[in-house]
Amino acid sequence: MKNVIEELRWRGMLHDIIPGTEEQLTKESTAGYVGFDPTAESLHIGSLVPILVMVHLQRFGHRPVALVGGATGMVGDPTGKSEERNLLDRETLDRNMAGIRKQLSKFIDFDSNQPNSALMVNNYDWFKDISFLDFIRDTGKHITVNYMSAKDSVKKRLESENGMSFTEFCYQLMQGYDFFHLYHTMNCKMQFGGSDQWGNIVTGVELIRRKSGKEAFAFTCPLIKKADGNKFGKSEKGNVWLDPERTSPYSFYQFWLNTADEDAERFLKIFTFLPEEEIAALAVEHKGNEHKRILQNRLAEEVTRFVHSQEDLDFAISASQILFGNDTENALRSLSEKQLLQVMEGVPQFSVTREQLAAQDITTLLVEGEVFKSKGEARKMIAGGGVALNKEKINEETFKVDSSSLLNDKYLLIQKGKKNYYLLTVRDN
RNA sequence: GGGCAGAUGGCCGAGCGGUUAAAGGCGACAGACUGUAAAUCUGUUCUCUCCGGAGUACGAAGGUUCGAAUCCUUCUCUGCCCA
Repeated sequence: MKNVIEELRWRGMLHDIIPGTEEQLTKESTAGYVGFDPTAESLHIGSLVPILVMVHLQRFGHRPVALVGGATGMVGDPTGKSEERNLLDRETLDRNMAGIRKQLSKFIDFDSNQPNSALMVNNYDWFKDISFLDFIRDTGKHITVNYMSAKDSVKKRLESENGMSFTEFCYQLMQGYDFFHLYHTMNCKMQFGGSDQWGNIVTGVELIRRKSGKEAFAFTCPLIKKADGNKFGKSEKGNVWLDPERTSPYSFYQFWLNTADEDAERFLKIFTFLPEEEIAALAVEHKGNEHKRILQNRLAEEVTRFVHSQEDLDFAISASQILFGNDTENALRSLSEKQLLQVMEGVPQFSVTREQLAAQDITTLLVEGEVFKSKGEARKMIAGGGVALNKEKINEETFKVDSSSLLNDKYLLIQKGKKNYYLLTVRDN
């Protein structure tokens, strides 16, 4: 079989690997699973890596299995957490799991007739029937507390002030049991995940070895970091979600477009399916022409198309051109009402009557539209040159909008800073 | 249980009776430059304001004083040391 590990390796998606895994994956079609935490109703771009790995696996003839952690979610993974986690209630978990399921099925085919069609499982299904007594006798017996305590995630917490509850301590054993269960019920011989999951994954491999003498395989992917050291996956507005309701395709596209030069090539390898030679060629083209942002454009295109759709991408591109292009005052005026509203989709909007528009100065208007939370703040921003109407900067705080400057006789594009847009609609009544 | 040190604006950190809405730094926001970048430079950064001011603030509660972040008392919390 073609070597999927080789593929992941050149893409920079391989961090750690258990010896023998590469051989296994070139020998036969293998099922491999990855866990998703139901901590929110939508996945964010941090989950994109495991999703992409699943796609790669499937393309190379293996069977990807997505495990949604209905049971482990009730306990909470202590990995990387300095404090005890709050438990989510059943209802929230159910809602989150349903959301995640829906999203995953958009990226990976769970219904094909292929022998390596992807599967989705929920560990609550098997944990709900296991009694405490069964678990500590059949599973707990095989792993020593010493072994579990040696894990970084546990060690750190044992040394800390806050300590660690027994509940969270058990987490890695639960995850280990998941692997054991999948190994024996669906011949799933492999697990993968982010590099922070290494400890939990190895516990599972160890459990399988000790309990049934079988060999299990695993690898981890590096956690994505930005070159400037900041956490990947956050924009000014917070998490970047895969759900178009939470992060509009336009914002999503913008997020990728704003990738730093130093990160662009690496991200292109990780987050797109472009072949090695093509990425290398783009990188060569990019060098010396950084201002053209060849890599960023391609990255934003590919990822937006993959996560959303071609239509969403086309829209995001045209919206970006209108909002950031050079000739925008005119471009703005040339738009039809329909086009304008389309571009403004996802932009905060508010409306005022014609009388208000005529009567109130811009400062008052902006506060009423919640562009600013106080007049003082609005004034400061205007004085600092941070406010533009229809792409034209204003500098008097008492400025009144003339109705002839409205777009299509009823819209006003308000810009706070460079990237924050608001749309004001004028009502007739 | 005993001793010591400390608690200041989103964070770090000066101030140690009036001129202190509180130095400086970081972060954040905005402007210039640019590539919707980085670096750099500039401005803003407690809240409201009719831009004249007004109101809240230095762990909490009391007290001394014309006046307290600054002095006193009690309490709460944190760090270090001794048992």
